[in-house]
Amino acid sequence: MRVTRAQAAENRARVVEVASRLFRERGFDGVGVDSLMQEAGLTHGGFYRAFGSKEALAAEACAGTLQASAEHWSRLIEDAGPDALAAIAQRYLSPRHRDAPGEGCAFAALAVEAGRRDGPVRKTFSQGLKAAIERLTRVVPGRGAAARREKAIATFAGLVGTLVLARAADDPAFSEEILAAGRKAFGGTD
Amino acid sequence: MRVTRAQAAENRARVVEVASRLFRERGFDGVGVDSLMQEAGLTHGGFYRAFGSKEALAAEACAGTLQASAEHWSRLIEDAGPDALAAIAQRYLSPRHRDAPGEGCAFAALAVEAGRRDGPVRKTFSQGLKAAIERLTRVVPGRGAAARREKAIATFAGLVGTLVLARAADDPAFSEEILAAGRKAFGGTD
DNA sequence: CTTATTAGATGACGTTCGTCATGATAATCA
DNA sequence: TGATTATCATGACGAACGTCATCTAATAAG
Repeated sequence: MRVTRAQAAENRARVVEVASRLFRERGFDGVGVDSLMQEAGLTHGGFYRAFGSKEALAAEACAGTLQASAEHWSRLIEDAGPDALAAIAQRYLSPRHRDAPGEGCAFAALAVEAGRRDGPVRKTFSQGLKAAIERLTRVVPGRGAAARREKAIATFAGLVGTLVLARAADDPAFSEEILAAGRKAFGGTD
Repeated sequence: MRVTRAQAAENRARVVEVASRLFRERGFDGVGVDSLMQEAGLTHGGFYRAFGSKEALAAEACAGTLQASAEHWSRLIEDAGPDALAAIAQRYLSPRHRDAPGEGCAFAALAVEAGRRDGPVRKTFSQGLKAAIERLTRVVPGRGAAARREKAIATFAGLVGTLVLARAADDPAFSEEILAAGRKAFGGTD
């Protein structure tokens, strides 16, 4: 079967999009090429024409996820004004974000697995992390660029760690308690 | 081949021990039963007599890891005295801990994957998390039990998040910067 | 309109996965 | 000592893994 150039490009983009979601939901090792393509409405056959390998797709999907996330955060920062940090924490540590890892932060979902690798995926995450911290540095309070950057690193680590623990917690009340503590500690309010 | 009762128990314990290390190093999905038993000096055959399933082994290994970690922390807290929090952060956010995930904190290595499951592994992590926070609550400064517990949650999240990000960072200087920022923010010193 | 190109389906490859049935052998116990 | 028991090895199973060769049909190019 063959398809329009536009259709083909759209199909390819959909595969990346589906991969971005499934990887965050199930982890890199939890998603097979077969189920991935099936979820995108295709069969596994055409995969290796479009992407050279699963690793290459993972890198591409992660890069896309991180860029989309960067734009999302930048927009949120612009809209929120001076209380940007509180707004970020409020959204990041919400039950909604906790319960939708497939649409959520790539670091909370995949940074651990990315850290085990060495290759394009690891590099992508490392660069994305640098960018995220620089973005946060402009929002975080404190006197002096160095102090603000330090605080930005700790804040981002706190946000990611809180979300990870809230997702690991089995008891709903306990999970909510974790989120609330994180919002207070890293958002400055709540 | 058959072996002494003592030998058999030792073999079983060694499998759990190896599993505990390998799971933290490679993730649950990154370790097969075959390679696991091989690393323990056995073949895969006897696995299902000793453990009913890979999931059961994972739960047992995680429980052991978390308990060992709990004892380790308790000892460290007793020895450190009033500066326990600083001592914890100093050790937890050291390059040594970052570079040895197989012997390190189970939460930093496996909490994300545990959060994706539902079953004994998830429950084990959730209980271990509760215990870890209660332990930290006794160490963290602040007036009032509720405030201290809140701070303990945020501190633990900060420690875990910092370690995760430091492991994800590709650039060594960047990774060291992350660790240092975490030590300062969550240990109160450095 | 004809031809060449190519997206994607079909199907298969060698591995590895988790799981289990069976067999050999040595420790245990009568 | 002899019978029993239980541990681990051997080997195999179906399924899923990542990867690739091949085939098709319809689009893009002439």
